Amino acid sequence: MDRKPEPTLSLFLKRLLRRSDLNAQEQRAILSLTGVTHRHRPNEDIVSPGERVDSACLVAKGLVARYDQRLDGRRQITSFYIAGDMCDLHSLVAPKASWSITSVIEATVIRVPHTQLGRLCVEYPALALAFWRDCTVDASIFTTWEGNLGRKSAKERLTHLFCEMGLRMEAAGLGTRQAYEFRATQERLSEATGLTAVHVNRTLQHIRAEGLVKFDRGFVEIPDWNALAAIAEFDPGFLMLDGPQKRIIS
Amino acid sequence: MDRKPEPTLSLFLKRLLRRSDLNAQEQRAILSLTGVTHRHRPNEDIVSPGERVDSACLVAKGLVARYDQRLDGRRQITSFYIAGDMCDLHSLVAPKASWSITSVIEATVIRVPHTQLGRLCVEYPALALAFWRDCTVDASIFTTWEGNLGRKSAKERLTHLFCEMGLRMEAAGLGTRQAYEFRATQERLSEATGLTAVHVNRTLQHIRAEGLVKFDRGFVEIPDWNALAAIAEFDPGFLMLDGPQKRIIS
DNA sequence: CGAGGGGTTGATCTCCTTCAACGGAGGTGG
DNA sequence: CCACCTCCGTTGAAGGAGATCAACCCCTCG
Repeated sequence: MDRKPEPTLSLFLKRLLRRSDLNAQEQRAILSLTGVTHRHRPNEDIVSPGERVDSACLVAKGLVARYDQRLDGRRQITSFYIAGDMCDLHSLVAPKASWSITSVIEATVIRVPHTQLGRLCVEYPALALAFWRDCTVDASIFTTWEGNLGRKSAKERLTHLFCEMGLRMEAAGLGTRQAYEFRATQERLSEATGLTAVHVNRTLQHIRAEGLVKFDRGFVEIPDWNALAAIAEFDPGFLMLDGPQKRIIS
Repeated sequence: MDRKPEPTLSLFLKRLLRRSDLNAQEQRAILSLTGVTHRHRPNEDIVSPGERVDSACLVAKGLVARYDQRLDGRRQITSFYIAGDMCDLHSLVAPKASWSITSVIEATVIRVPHTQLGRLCVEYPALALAFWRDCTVDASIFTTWEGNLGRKSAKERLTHLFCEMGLRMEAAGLGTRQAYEFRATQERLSEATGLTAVHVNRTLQHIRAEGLVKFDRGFVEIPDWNALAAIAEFDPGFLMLDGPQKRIIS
């Protein structure tokens, strides 16, 4: 239990400020949020389909994923979430889960009550818009992944993922685009890219052999990021990282 | 130019009311929206990446798609939109497009200015939440498609699409789940399912031969919808069609 | 020291792609 | 009213990216 999880809220606020212009009062409101802190071992389900949730999951530490599962157990990870990400902020407006949230590695998650988030939306319309905008970034990642899954090769999908996570880690202050921690197993990578673990393994070897990406023990190194982005056909626009939008409202 | 596009706004309102509880005043506010009406031939780009839009596209008639395109021209349709759908409502909070919107067949689109939508969000916080919730439904469709693209066979992807469009048509009052108009070419179907047009053709023949779906001249008929849903592993939860959520706010 | 999880490898299979051609329906113009 | 064109659906043959199945290795941890 952590009543004032300041450092993580700062990360979350930083994430919001990257896309939304918030005044001092609104920023204080974000920092005043509270929630219950939970620690999770790797591969623990945090939210499951059918569940009706009354709080949103703010990632404080570790790596978290949203996924869909088939009846035979095969999974599709639909997005990864890192520290400072509110991985199911959308549950505020859609509390009945049709998705799953899981810890990829040991993770600390702060459950922020919907009541608090809802109150902020009413009191500060700019925050409602900021939250909505944050969810729009997620949606943008989803459509980009649709493109990857539907129209790209194994090599392109993996390199695209390494580019995306690099930029997001850098934006969150958790590394640089060319060197960051990403402790996903090849199994998880396969679930994110729609491949099998075996084929991820072979493709990673291929990518490594070309010197494009070092991926070892959960650390990613990218000697030439721009070259990798070219191979992945990576266009960073979908991450909406180029500064906050002007305020729609007074 | 159509200053009071009533019938389409009613459809849009109906769509919102299916997920959000809105009072009389809020409903009137929606119906009072105005916009410029545009007619599009098939396969016309309505919004292109890089563009900064200042209005959202409300589909009045026809079939519209959002898609991403690779450098070589290959496309991935990320979602379809039918009459009553505001296909880029999210552009209100993210006006710089990283996506494309195109007409699949002849389509009529009403461009509703962001200024009007933004004003409604501030004046009626419940509408801001309703808009956000509407976008969340879209996002939910995106993640479901990620699952389809990453983990399902050609047959499953196509049958899933027919199930989804059936339910959406029915919800919009544009047909029934087992008989509706869907004038997409096999080429468009292939762009939506991440396949080639040739393989869509063969798979459709297979599905037709089994009597699962009749798809001819843009009309879909599904003799046994539940059987089809079982094959597609279709779970309707992601469409959030089971009634409006309780008001978060007064 | 044994168990288990994750990474690696090889052989084989198959679903889907690719390329190329043809047919039919509808629209248009001479 | 027919000739032509174009778009869309269809078919065949061949090839390839990735799946599948089954080992085996290594490291970590209890």
